[in-house]
Amino acid sequence: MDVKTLCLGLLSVRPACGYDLKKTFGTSFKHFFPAGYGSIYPALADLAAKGLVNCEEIPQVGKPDRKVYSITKAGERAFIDALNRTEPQHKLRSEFLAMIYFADLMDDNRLAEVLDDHVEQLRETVRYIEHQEMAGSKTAGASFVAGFGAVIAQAAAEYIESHRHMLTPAPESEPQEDALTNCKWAANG
Amino acid sequence: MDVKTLCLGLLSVRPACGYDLKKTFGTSFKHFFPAGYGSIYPALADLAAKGLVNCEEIPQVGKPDRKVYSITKAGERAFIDALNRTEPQHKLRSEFLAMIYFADLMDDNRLAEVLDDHVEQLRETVRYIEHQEMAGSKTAGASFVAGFGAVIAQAAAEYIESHRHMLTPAPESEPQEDALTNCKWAANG
DNA sequence: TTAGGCATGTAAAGTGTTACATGATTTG
DNA sequence: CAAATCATGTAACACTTTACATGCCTAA
Repeated sequence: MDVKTLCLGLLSVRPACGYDLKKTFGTSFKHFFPAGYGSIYPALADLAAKGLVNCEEIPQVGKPDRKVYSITKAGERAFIDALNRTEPQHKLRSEFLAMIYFADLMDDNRLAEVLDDHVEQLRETVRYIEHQEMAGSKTAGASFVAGFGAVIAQAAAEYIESHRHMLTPAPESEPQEDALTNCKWAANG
Repeated sequence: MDVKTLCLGLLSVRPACGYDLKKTFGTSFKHFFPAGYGSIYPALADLAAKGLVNCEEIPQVGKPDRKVYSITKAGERAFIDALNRTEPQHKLRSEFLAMIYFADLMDDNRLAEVLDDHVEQLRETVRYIEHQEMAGSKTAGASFVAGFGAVIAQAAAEYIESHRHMLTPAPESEPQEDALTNCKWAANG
């Protein structure tokens, strides 16, 4: 399932222009399937060429015509079809985790910064989803997906905070007395 | 950070051939940075051309020479440098979630199948990490990353199981009596 | 007056995925 | 006897990302 198919899906909910779709990809879809103009506009042109969507150009003053795309019957069929045929992949690509894998080669300050930033980003994601997405979700699917994002981000933030001590050799000030300090899996119930 | 840089990082741990690296990308790195031969072999050739790794060809019978790559001083510097400069992205691309977003357009059986399969896959990931990765992790970073993967997969599986009822209109047999059944965020503490 | 929102798109570069091509040895 | 493992690589294809190109309106 690519950006093109997802555009089709979003247009099955309501008509929209490329700019509108970009907003959706940049907010609701951001945490699991972000996309930019460079993918969206060609996708829309392609869908229109295949007769899966119609395009109505609405003249505007001071900006380009607003091209409002709406799904056709053929488009609806094609989307349902894609939904049933596509196998649901779920791929993470995390330079963050790759970096942490090599934490022992990193400068301590840099490591702390990377960890702090990532946790903050995750917490912001949780806040955003809980305030913006959950409130505004109309379909069950949208709510489920928003909730999923929030729960995962929350779990990730908690894991990082409760396990980051694993990554730093010693708390520098006092020499450790407790053997559990070095235990790899403490707090990993 | 691309596959090339990660190959360099893995070679900073120990010398290896392309085949060995593929195994790492397909096991330890699978849940956050998978890669295939098509990325790895060109990456190694490139690293060698830049003098960041050396290549020793070990003749074998019945199979191609084993090309064992080892990192050079320049390679070590380059990797540390990449570690400090690269900004740690963390991107999910989930056709699974995209699909679920449109759950109301899906056939009930298909939806159940997709959900079941994904949960099973997540549980398998947890099992794998706990049995294979956690036991064999040598560095703190490797352990941390393995634990992260297990915790997230676990949380995802639990979320799906406890919230999938949101996606199906009614439990078919008996008409629902409890108003909470339809509550969007039940069990979302 | 400056930043942000609205609104369209293209083109090149970068990367990864998949399929292809080969072939002996080992394990069940 | 079949399947998996070991071991190399290339080439085409697909797709996304990023930079570029344009320009008015509105709110702070």
